[in-house]
Amino acid sequence: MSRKKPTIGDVARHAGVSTATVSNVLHGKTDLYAPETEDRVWRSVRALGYRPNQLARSLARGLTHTLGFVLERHHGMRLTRNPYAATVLDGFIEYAVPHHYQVKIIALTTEDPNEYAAALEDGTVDAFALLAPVQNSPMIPWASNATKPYVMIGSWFPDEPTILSIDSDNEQAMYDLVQWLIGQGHRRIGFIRGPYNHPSAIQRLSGYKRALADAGVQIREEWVVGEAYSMEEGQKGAQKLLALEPRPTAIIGGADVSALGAIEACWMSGVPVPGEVSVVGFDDIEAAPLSQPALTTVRQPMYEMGMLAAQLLIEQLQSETRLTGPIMIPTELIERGSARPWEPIASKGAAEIR
Amino acid sequence: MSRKKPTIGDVARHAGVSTATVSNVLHGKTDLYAPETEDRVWRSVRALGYRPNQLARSLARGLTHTLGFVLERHHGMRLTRNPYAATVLDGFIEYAVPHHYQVKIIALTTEDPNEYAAALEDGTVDAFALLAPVQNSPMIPWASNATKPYVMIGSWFPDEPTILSIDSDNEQAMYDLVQWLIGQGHRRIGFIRGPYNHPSAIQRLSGYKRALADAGVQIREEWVVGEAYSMEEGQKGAQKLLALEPRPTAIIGGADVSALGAIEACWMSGVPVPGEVSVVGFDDIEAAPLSQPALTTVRQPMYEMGMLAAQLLIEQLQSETRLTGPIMIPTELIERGSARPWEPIASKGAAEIR
DNA sequence: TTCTGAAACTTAAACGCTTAATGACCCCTA
DNA sequence: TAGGGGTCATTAAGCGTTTAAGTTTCAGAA
Repeated sequence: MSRKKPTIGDVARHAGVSTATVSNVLHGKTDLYAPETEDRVWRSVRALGYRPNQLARSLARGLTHTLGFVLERHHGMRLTRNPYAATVLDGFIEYAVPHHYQVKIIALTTEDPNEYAAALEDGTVDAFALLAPVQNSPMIPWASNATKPYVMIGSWFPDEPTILSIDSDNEQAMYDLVQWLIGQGHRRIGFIRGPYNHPSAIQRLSGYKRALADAGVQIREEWVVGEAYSMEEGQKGAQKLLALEPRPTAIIGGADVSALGAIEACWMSGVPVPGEVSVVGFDDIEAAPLSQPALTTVRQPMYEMGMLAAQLLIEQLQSETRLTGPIMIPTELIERGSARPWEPIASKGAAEIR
Repeated sequence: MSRKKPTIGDVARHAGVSTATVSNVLHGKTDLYAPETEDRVWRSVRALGYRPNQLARSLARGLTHTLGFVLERHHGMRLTRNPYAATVLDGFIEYAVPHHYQVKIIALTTEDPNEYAAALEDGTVDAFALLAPVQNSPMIPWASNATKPYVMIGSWFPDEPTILSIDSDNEQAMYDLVQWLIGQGHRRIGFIRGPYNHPSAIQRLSGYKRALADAGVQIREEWVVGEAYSMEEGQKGAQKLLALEPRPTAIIGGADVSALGAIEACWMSGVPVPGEVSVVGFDDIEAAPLSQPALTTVRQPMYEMGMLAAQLLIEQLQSETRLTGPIMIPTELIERGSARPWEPIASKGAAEIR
């Protein structure tokens, strides 16, 4: 039943050759053995049901053919609650697997730099994708003097210009979104922000403020609420915004999950979306088109960003080069049903009749 | 920059002891070294920035401290489209990581038994979780004479009674759900089934039929539609059902994703849910309470099932025993807004006034 | 007839760690 | 004074591969 697995040595003995020859046959180095030897070896391999041990291979070669996908504690440890992470991961796997790289998920449970080092430096992966680290993450210094290829996804640090990162231009994208809302007649625009120490949250907030300033809208402090990207924060944030007087005519979710939570809160408060308040998000997750009403949002191609991340890692490994610097991915406004032009009070009745 | 990583030998030299002693200190075998030796070793470890190489450790010990989570091709390779898989995986990771086991996702891209063997027998994991294999999966024979611990989640094969599996009693749960609908006055009940070769789909369909038969309802062939668990199948299936004359008063999604697709289709066809048709699902995924209306469904504790799977694997590894047989997890009907009692035509107007 | 070189293998040293076996030393006891 | 036990270390044989370097054989060229 649980008899030992055959090793390359067993195959060699069975075929009457050396282990080196077996290894060569296994790797198809055709100029190192005679065709009839090859036959014998393959027959022995099949006869014994031999399967190479990846561990031993990796150790001997110093390469594991595995890519690490690193999640930090603040990502919440649940893929089902973090569509951003899940989508990027999907794309990452999509690219890596057909290119013969396996994917190892490294879920860090503490902020302890020691745990980071232990998990990242244990020799089990050839390269890393670092998912959206926060500003003070131990990953930043680690990345700066990493010996293996890595790529950061979804976070971009202007003061760390050498770090290879894939991100969208959060500041500008949010600026454009707000400008679009303003173009639709909105002036009182609430904003459900993300984590205080997350670059994307900071950058999006900054774009929001800049757009309002440029439009000559005096920003009110109470318009900015929330402190995380999540449904719950979206709900809570929207509740606060709906209670304001005068109430914002539009609510921006710093991420789609926040916006979805906001829509939920509007339903619960009996405030029609987009009738009385427009809601927009950022990301375009799978659930975005499925909400009622479907969410208008800024699309980041997360799946493709995941694929690109895997591609860049594999290219770096194969070419033995190192890439640096930020790669900015264009975003796109996706208009669906959750936002509509704001009509001044006077004509509001008319607007509803149409 | 890319200077080589220090090995245990470097530490030994630096501390003036043998590698065996370093290894012993690293593992806290306190009766094998003097306290002051321990100090020296730790100081050297820190001085050199030494990190053990897991590969070498695993090879030497024959244990990797890694659990494999095996997804087959039919799972669709995208976690974001398969909430069932994602939720189970979340639970699996939740249990494994704090218990010092890493999780490796093994995504099989073909049905080729060779790929299976290569991926499963490469020595990189100590045990496996097999996610919901289909009936003719190469995993079944493989599991039967596996040498490592494994557990199957979400599929249960009555004719393979020794396979350790975690599942709910799909047949009975669906029977109960249908009976409940019947108790609510429904008689014409549509069913969006899952894959033809998936045990859960077959079992749920069988429960559906048995309940209708027991209630003396003559089942009509056109009531059973669909051939996969997915939003698209749910939409397409519901469209067919809505076109029937007389139209079903209730639609069962073989899985929540199907039910969600069905609700979507009803919206698109202008058929109010639950006003004119009740829709119910199976699973209780995260999105279930968020749809409009919130989905009434049969809850399977998928997250907990994932945790249990990890737990059973780790227990088997630690006790060096092997568990067998099916473990049935109780289900629970979660009543939300998407289903309501069916009122015969006569009183229908009245029902709508309330 | 000797030399050269290609073809086909084998040898053996890595890769970085674990662990059973062994040994040296010292103290205690009979 | 020999022997027995504890301590605290070291030695060396694995774990299952890869691969550079070396060996043997033989054909063909000089």
